[in-house]
Amino acid sequence: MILLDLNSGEERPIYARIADQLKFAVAGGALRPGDLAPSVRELAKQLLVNPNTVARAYRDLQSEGLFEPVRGMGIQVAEGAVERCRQSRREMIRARIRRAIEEARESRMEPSEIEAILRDEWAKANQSTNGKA
Amino acid sequence: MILLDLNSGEERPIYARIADQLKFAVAGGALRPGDLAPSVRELAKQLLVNPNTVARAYRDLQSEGLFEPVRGMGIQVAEGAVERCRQSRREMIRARIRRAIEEARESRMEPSEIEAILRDEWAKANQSTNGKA
Amino acid sequence: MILLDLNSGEERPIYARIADQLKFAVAGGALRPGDLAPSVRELAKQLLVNPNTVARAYRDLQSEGLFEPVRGMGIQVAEGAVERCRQSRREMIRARIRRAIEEARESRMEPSEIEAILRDEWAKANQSTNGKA
Amino acid sequence: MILLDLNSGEERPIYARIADQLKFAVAGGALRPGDLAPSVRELAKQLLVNPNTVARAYRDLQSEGLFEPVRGMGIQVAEGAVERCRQSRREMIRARIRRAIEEARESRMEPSEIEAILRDEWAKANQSTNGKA
DNA sequence: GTGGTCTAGACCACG
DNA sequence: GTGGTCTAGACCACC
Repeated sequence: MILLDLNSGEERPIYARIADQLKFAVAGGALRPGDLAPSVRELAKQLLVNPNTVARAYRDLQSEGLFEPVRGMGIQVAEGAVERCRQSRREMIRARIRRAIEEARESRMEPSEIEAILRDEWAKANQSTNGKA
Repeated sequence: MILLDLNSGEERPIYARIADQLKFAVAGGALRPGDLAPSVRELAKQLLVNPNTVARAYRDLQSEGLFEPVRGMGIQVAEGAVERCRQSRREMIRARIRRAIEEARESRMEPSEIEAILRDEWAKANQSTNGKA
Repeated sequence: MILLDLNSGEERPIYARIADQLKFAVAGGALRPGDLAPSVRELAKQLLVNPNTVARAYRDLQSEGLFEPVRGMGIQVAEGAVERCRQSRREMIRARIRRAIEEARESRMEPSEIEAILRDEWAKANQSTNGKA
Repeated sequence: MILLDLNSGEERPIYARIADQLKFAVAGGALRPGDLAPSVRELAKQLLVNPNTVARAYRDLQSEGLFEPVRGMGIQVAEGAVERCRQSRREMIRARIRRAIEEARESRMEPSEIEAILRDEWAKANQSTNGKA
């Protein structure tokens, strides 16, 4: 598994970032329905994190129905997980962008300036990704 | 006063959102340098929030040098505050949009889909505002 | 822990004095980068002060970048804190002495008398410390 | 009267600084026992300050016995005021310097560094004053 | 256990 | 009236 990028610098809770990484793995096809996810202990050791924290991530994912425990085996990616991961992601992204634009307008930022930021960030994101690819 | 939209839906602490709103008010020209900002007690009553929470917002703004207390009189918008508030607002909006795009890419959302969301939300925001105007 | 001398006699707010003492502890080597500082609740109990007051001190120190919270663990001395605390201590002491001398001169106290006080107090301080050692 | 240097930049209450200026005027001989001090209204107008604030200063000075009201005339410098102003000043200065040195030692600042600050500030104070004279 | 947020209410200094 | 400090105690998220 290529789960990484944790450590520090962000402000979101560790367990939430772990859960996100696992969702990404599902949405991107690295983990497929029926696959066994890495065990709590193994993942905790790999990420240098308290096992409780990893357990919390899996607990949340299970309560969302994206993963399910298999007796004696571990934790499995659930059946309909792929599409649901993508769907929930899409909505989250859309909501954030809408909210950012709303606040910009409410605070009377110049429309041209808002649009410039949108174009600029979109361009930057493509540049850096193309660079990697 | 134009301060509102608090209450629910967000996850940031109340005092931080109040501070943001005050920054926006300065950036947008609703509060100008030398003006007295709404008093702690008044704003607390208006927002249905504890005065300490409002005081905390003002305290943070003071430590950034954007507002300054005037003994016995109230809290004043500082001299160079306008440009700094605009700068801060710009960075805040930009950071949010960047983060949203980053996460979209990390979860391997299709670039075309991300771009569609950006265009779509920007168009919607302009429609609704034009509708009002 | 070496934190004490609070209680009475001074006029600065309690939280500011606590913050100063913590800076001094770092400057003097009693707390080193990476160390966990005493917990809010523990320090509050020890100083017979409300936990909120201690928390405020730590909050201010964090906004200066001298301490940083570690999720679920406590509050840590930041990396570059030692030199910055020494710097801050130096300026604090220097400012106080400068202010005392300024006021003495403004009130037209005889220069020879001011100088006598400075020498006298410095001598006394050394005597009492040597006596202890 | 040459009372000035108020305005802003300091943190002590305005009324206390006014009271200090008046004490300095007495200690330095500008106001002598039996002289009438400037009236509350006149001084308030001159300093662009609320009359209540000036009144508070005089009230404090009266409760220290340094000034005394004269029916129908105004406020007078009291008899023994000169020596008492000098005396109280001397003690205040001495106490501040002692406290500054104490704290420096308690925080394990190098004695040589403390001494350097004392010499340095004393030298600076003399330079700037000689420059004026 | 840890820190962080929020509420409620008291008291003080200042103008 | 204003802001600032402090206390008391509740609740939350995180490890």
